[in-house]
Amino acid sequence: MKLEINVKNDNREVQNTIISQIRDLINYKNLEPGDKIPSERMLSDKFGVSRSNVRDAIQKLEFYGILSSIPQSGTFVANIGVTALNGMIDDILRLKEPDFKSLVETRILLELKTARLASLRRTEADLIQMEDALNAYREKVINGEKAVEEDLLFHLAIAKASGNSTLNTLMLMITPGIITNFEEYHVCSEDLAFNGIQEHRDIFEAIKAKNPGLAKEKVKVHFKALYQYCYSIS
Amino acid sequence: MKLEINVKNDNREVQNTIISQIRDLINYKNLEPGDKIPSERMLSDKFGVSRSNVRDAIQKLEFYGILSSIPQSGTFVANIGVTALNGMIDDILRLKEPDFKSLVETRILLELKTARLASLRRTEADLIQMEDALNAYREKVINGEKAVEEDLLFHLAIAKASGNSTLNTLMLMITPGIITNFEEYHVCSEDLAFNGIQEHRDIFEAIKAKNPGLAKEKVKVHFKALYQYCYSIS
DNA sequence: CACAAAATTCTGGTTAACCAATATTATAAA
DNA sequence: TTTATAATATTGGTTAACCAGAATTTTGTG
Repeated sequence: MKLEINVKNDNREVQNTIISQIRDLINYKNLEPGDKIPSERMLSDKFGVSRSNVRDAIQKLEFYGILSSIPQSGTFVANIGVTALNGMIDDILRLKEPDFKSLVETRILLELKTARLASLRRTEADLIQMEDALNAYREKVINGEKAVEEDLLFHLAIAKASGNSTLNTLMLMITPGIITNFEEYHVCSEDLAFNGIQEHRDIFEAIKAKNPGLAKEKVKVHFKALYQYCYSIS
Repeated sequence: MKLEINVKNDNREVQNTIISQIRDLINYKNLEPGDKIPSERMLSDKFGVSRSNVRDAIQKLEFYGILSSIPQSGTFVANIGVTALNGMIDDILRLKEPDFKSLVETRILLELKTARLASLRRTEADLIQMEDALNAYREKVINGEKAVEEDLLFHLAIAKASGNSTLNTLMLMITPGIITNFEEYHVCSEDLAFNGIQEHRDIFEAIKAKNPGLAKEKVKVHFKALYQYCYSIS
């Protein structure tokens, strides 16, 4: 297990080295937005790493919109100036693994917004999906089973109902981290789960009634315990 | 250009097909959390696609915490039940490219939070970096040059100062989309840029003074025009 | 010289062979 | 039969050869 982590860190360090080398190269060669960077083969040769390593690094920079690859043509610097480019690459290099506190803090922020938007934009189909998740959650809890998944599905259903594709994506992205940390820190107690049934119902009803203020308020109530726990361990 | 988009869409469709096939396989074989899924070779053979396609699909599911690959051992279903797994995979398959409106909506939400947190947690080093970005922005605007990048760097500096690694990452991820759409919709006018100088300064001073309420308020002012524009084009 | 056409080079993407570590099976000793 | 050991098969990861298409250079033609 330890070994695996080290391996991943090593890979990440290699990738970060390549990324910073690409940045240096762009600066040294005074490449401007739209210019083509050297081919993958040349870079792998120059940096003394495998071509797949270079490809992975480029892919990461593509994800953040720094580079753009066109098949059979080349890889190009995105349409942002060197200032922003350097700043963003530095930020990317310094990105840390998210800590539990920041995850929860962010999740609460996102949930308050998605609930509010969902109460304004939810469709009938959204309501059905939310109620399904809600019922599944209640069943599990009543049977004394763990219901972390059903809990999350309800919240993801809200995110979907928010009609905001960006928020929906962000919620999906932070979800795995939330699950992992929840299990690691044993956040879920049985009492909380039981309270959750009514709290979920309240949120659902507020969204159904198209009452954004109430929805936000009910989400706040739902996350109050989590919020305090999150700050108590920091 | 059109071709490129089609190619990417094709690739995405292939990937989505593979992802849904993996999901079906997990369901059909009743695989539980922690179980091993068939090897990449078997999957590529079974699905009639190349192994690299399978690897890409697995990588995406790893990103969302659905699967977990261990070298020389296998790829395993993450520690979430089939219910959440199916729900999340369906969500992933339905993920849409973010639209401008949802991007701006999300950005404003994130910025209000990062400014608030930054005013509580900023270090002296953060202040220096923010002021650097702020000055660079002013210089450019006064010289009549475009300053979208410097604008963003100021906001990314705030995100960094928020001390919330998740929020910082999310800001970085939505930034490229923001830049692209800004240029596409020609959001930035010269008047707005000039107003921006003072507005940035106001935000900075509020954060420096450790006044979260004021910081939030100043961010609201700063985004007011953008907010209205965003809703006018929808 | 100008310009079109063909040959060549170069590109990112794909495929298949290879690697080291692991998991499994077969074997043998107790 | 049990258990320790060795041989084998399987795994995700890596490398290098290959591909189709784009970019460039060379060639041919007016």
